[in-house]
Amino acid sequence: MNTGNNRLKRDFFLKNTLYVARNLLGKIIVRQIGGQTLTGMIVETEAYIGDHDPACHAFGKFTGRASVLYEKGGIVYVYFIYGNYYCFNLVTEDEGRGCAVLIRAVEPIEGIDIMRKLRPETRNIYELTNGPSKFCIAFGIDKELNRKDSIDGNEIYVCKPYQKYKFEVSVSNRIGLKSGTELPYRFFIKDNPYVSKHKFNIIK
DNA sequence: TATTCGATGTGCT
DNA sequence: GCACATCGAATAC
Repeated sequence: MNTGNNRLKRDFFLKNTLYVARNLLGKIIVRQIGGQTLTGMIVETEAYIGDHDPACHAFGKFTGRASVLYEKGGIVYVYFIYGNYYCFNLVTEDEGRGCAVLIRAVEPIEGIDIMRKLRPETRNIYELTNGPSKFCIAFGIDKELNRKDSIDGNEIYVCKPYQKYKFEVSVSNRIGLKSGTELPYRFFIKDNPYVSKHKFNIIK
């Protein structure tokens, strides 16, 4: 798939975090690894908003791994969690804001055989990338990508799809966290089978 | 079908 | 120490 001309530009990621989270749905994420290309459509995201979001790693502190969150929109933030797993985020808004969007699930498009090799335990196609760490494993994402630029770099970036297709956006509160649980910051494509949790406190 | 639980590294307190 | 934006296996029903 030649998606180079359609790559999302910096200004997209400089917009409001909730806007970016919602509008990343249906976009194509491209991963170049070992001369191979993996692509998938983003079907599920979560917003993390530095200033007033207790669940955000940047909330109330300016140190350590969270420093990447204060980069400008479009920068990649990968963090390691629970001793085993990575999660992939794209920084949003202007430099110094501490906001990002977590990619929670994608629908595999290209390079599915490679994704299966990276996650051989996967039983069926729907479970290949339907979770933030499942997606990272299947796409070969680790801390090497932390702080990379998705606008200039080639390892990973996001494109507009050639063919737009219609879908409805569902909203819920976010999954797996202990604070900020009431905030409706999770967005996903309604009825898409690659979403991680289909019936999680749907608000809209 | 729903709930619990172990594995595991990093950065906080 | 302990919490953590998780996953998958094991257990309880």
